[in-house]
Amino acid sequence: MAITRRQKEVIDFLSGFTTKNGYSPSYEEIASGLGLNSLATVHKHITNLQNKGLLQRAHNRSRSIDVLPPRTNKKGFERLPLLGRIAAGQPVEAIETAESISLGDIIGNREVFALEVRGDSMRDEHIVSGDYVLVERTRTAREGEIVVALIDGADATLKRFYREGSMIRLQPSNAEMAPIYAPAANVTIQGKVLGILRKYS
Amino acid sequence: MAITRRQKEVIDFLSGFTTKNGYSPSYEEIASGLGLNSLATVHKHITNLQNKGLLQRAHNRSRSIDVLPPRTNKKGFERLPLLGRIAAGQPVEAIETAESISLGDIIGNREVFALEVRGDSMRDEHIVSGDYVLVERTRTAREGEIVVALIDGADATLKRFYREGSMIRLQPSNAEMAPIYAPAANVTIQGKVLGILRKYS
DNA sequence: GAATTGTAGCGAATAAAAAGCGAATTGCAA
DNA sequence: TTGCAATTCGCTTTTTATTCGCTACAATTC
Repeated sequence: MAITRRQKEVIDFLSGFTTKNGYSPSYEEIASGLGLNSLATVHKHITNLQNKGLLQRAHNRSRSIDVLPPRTNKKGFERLPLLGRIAAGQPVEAIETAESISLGDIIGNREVFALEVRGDSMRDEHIVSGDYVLVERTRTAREGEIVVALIDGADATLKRFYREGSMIRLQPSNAEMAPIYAPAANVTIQGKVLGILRKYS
Repeated sequence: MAITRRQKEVIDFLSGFTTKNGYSPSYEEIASGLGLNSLATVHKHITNLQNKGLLQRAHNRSRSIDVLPPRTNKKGFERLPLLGRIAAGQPVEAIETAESISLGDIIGNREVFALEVRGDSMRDEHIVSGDYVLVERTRTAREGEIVVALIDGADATLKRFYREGSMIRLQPSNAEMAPIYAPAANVTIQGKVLGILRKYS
């Protein structure tokens, strides 16, 4: 059954919200997230998507929406053969070893989401605008890890994490940029970076 | 099963308390931890969460709550929710939009393999040692694309591809390194780079 | 071209669930 | 057996979902 563009936006919002917060959104939160002014519209969307089998919910229950996993699925596209190592310095051999790699190798068992990077503050780490960072949702981080941090509950940023007494230092990896210092109480860790994914057009 | 915001707060408090203290909290401790004035409310929360299968407890027993680990029913790990954009420069917008991303978005229908990168010749493109490049198997390339090229049938290398008359210029992205020039007849394109994948230990 | 169907949207009124309270009661364990 | 913690009861408030009647548009069918 076909899905409309708007319906995809609704689905993506729902699964994003649930992943981010750990609970499903209310209709009002959905409405404001999608720029809608009427709960009736939200309700209609949810009902349509439920009829299409893309999500489940209990009648008249608050925050009871479950996005169903996308139907399975393309044939084995997810795991790539790893043919060997290539020298990006001196040209060396590309050996055809029989390993493989997939997103699952990065993700493991963890709860992971992706963020698109804007800006250059991690340039010296070779993370640049347009890259997708794969982030494990955790509330803690260890010294020196790259984290997604929320400062004063408002601004999300991608930096290396250091603890200095009762203060947190969020260190950009860009020689031209200064670190951010903030009281530990004002910094919320939203996750730590497990990997990155880059797509060339 | 979906969960409400308050229920998530309760769960988080319970698992936090148990982790910190090694034993589960009494209802009074839960109440004060959550800012509640009535034990009845606590009891209702616990009962609801138990009915949802998120925790276990013995009837009428003190401190007998066990938070169950989130059931990792996830099978299709390959698609990640894309929660939004994050500013890696100045801290800007918080997480808002939502789409999703997976290896399939990069791969599409093509025949793709992966190579592990060694060396620094693509450093200025932010492709560094240890990264995996995702390569479409193809024999042609367009001007300026990043390719895996075989020189004299022997040495594979990762460079940008330029045609200059009957010669090929293979251009490293590293200001300190010189380009490689070779007759077109001696250069075989093995594929072009669609994306990269990086894994942080 | 006209009628029909499905999607997308609005605002207001209604109904139900979730979340809360205080007080009384029950049941385990020391 | 007694004290503390868990349970239950009736009740209120807040939050959330549902429904109704309406407009508009685009695609499909008659």
